[in-house]
Amino acid sequence: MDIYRVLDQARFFEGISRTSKEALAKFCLPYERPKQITLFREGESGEAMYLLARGRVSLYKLSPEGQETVIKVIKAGEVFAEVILFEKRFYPVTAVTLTDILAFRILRRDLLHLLRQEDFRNDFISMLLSKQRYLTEKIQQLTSQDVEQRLRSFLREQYGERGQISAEINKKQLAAAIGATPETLSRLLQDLGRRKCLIWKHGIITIAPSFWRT
Amino acid sequence: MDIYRVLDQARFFEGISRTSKEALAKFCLPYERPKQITLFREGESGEAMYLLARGRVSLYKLSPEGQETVIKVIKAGEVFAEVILFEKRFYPVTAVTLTDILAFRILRRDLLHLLRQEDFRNDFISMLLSKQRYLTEKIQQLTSQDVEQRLRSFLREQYGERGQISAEINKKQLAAAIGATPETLSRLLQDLGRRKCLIWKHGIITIAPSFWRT
DNA sequence: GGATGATCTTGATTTGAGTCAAGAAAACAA
DNA sequence: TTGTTTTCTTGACTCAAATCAAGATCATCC
Repeated sequence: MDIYRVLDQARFFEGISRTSKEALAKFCLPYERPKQITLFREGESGEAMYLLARGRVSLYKLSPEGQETVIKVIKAGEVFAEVILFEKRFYPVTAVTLTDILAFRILRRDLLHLLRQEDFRNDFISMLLSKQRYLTEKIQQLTSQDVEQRLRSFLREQYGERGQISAEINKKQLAAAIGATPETLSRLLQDLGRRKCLIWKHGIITIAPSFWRT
Repeated sequence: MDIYRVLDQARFFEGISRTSKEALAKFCLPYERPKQITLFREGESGEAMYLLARGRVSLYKLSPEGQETVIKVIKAGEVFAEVILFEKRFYPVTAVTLTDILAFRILRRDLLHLLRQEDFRNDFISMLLSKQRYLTEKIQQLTSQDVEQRLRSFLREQYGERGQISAEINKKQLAAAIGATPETLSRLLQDLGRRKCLIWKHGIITIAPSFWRT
């Protein structure tokens, strides 16, 4: 896959200048992995930031009791693990591939070098700010929305308001992603099926327009 | 109050160079407000970032149903509302003073100017990264800790593991800050009192060392 | 002071989602 | 194909915290 095409579609680098993009491309190290692979673990120290070109990656934290809390599911075009850039060089989350992925790794020293370019830097900061907004919203969602609404938010965020989605992840993973147990998701799906809002069959999710309302 | 002293103690600007600090000080507009005042509302567009010098400010989001979710309680030395820096110029949260405050406002155009200085810029990015870590942890706390643990985390974060704290905020506000209802907090405090862990009387919170363990 | 309104407490009840346990279905391997 | 393992479903039960409803306490202001 062509790095430039990826960079062109990457929402992170949308407004970036041609020159910056070319500079960035030079430092991108292709990184392909199958699904269900741990890229890094919480607490490990790291050297690289990732730009995801294809597939999905789940970022989660593990509580002392072993409960996992998904922080964000990364989709193509998004960046992750940028927090290791400065002093705190250990990852605050664990990253696991949900699907086969293609990513680009950018090493810290290269990134620091890139940040000297003004337009790149502005895009980088603005990516950080939008992540902050995302996490802020996520906090609200977790405390004030029930499981059905969280499912809706998740699907909208990941796929948009589509009528048909091919589920690349399994139900256990989806349950974790919306902060629920598999049992709860199973019951919810059964209920949505009865209400003819959403049907999940053979890895295809079919959604009635009514589901997106409310 | 002297701006330099504030900047010296501000954890945000810890490693910052003398020259950067002086440059920053030039742009700081003193801003004093009594308690229970709304500084800005979610959705409003804004021009300024804030550096809090004294007091506490609660940042929260309001759900469509009117439920408020506290995202973070800002304490002296911290920065907030920096998200309005680039494209998205509207505040994603509402900010209300919990106590009388002294803050400094830094206008966007001045901040953009300051970001041209390398050491300032690095401190700024590193502040954003640590906020991301904070929010990430907060998400985990909300989903995997019960109310008692969240109270403990909150008090530790805001005051450190002290034996005596003078509560500057009321119980309703504290309840909101830990994502619980006033009723639940009231019952928890009663229980902690019975267990001789924590007593809240006349605005003074007395805490036994045993409370901090576990 | 007394009146008013907010904050706080207490009790009774509800509820959304988790837990536990046992099967069913699907995926995978030999 | 059969056996094995994992995922998924279903039912019964539990539980932490929310909600609802009174009171109680405290603060404020004529």
